Amino acid sequence: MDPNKKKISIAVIKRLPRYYRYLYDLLNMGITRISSKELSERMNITASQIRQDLNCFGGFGQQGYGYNVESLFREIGNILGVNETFNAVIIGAGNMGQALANYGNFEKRGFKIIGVFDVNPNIIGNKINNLTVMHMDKLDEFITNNKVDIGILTVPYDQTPVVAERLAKLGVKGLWNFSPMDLELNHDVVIENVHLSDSLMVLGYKLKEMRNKENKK
Amino acid sequence: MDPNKKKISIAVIKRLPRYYRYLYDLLNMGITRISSKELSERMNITASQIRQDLNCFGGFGQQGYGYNVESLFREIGNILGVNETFNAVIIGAGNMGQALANYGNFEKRGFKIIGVFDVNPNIIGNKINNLTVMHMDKLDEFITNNKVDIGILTVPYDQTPVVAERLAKLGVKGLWNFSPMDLELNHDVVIENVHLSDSLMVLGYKLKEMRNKENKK
DNA sequence: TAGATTGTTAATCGATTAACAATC
DNA sequence: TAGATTGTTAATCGATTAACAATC
Repeated sequence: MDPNKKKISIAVIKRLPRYYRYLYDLLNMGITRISSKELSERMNITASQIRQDLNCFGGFGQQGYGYNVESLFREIGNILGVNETFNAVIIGAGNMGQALANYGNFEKRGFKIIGVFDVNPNIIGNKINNLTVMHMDKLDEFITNNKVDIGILTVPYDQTPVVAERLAKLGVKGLWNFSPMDLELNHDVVIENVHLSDSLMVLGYKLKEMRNKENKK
Repeated sequence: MDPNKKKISIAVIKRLPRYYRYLYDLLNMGITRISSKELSERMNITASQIRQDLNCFGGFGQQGYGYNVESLFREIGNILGVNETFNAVIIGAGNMGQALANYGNFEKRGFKIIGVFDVNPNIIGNKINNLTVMHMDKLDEFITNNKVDIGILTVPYDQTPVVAERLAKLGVKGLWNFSPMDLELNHDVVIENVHLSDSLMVLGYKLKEMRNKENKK
């Protein structure tokens, strides 16, 4: 590894999509330049943090001027890889799987769903957003014949580790996991866990906290 | 505010649902006691962090013994409020709204969906998981007549701030926002943003990073 | 040139980890 | 009692914020 290039922390990476969204909005508003100060006010973070974050990847700004919205938008897009295409398969065509398959916005960001799989005979053969739900038996063949970068896991709890292992063995390098289970494989596989019920429970906690505060008044 | 009780950081809160899940699994495995060391190995975090986290809320353990799985599970559940009931309405019965309405697991954690709303005449009147989709015109009346704690926002981008404001004005204190937009209201409203495309973009970044590493070898 | 704002170094803050006395 | 493991304080680490020289 390049010893000069110090590792960029995950905290920074997680902020990039947010910058990207704000810049997209600015672009649509016809705003062509923005200073870190102005952006910091809109985003409710410090200007210092913005400059630190961006300078992890290079000097995108210009002293005395600020940042060009369009070029900064493009740069962050490049860092995030929105111009590359990532092919994904959805495993599990239940409620969540179907919702994700039907959601068109991912494609705009370079994520293309090219296959949907399930084991339920009542679902197999159904069309979801122009894709025919296939039986899991066809998974190996499909992945062998198609470049699949990402597996989207919307399977029942107990199936999650099994399917994850299977995908990893087939060479799928990225997993987007919707099961309430933390996936961690030792292989060279990157994982993003989306724990909806965790998020909901945090909301519940915050609500309780607020109620307590109200009652104390 | 109580000055003795120092504020518990959001980082700690966010780990609680994860502890809760692991303890639930341990309970199902018939394991009755666990030390922070053992749990740390399972969860891949430090034992020190576990003890620090838990001691934000009280001494749940016993020296020389460790933690009783069942009682720790119950304690964390109490902190998170799984025994309280939170009533929620879903605004936007599109793909995501329907998926969330159909997902039964939230109810187990005390979150009950009692109403689903939309503006699309083709959807209104449909049954989703025993709930009839209502027109947004009925929202005010519904919230006035029912205790609604949480608004689940699965509406299109441009509708998000409008609906959020409307819910806040009607006295809904918690918002679970699925729009790719950061909601922040000044009112006494707590918000959890779920940004699926942000998460996907982070996965894309990680994938790109891994590819680069592979190529360097 | 003067003013503005970056890039970057230094200071601060908070979160994580280590250590160990207390105690079951 | 001896061994184990907590609760808690202290040390470390990393991330955020502040400050300012560089420069457009």
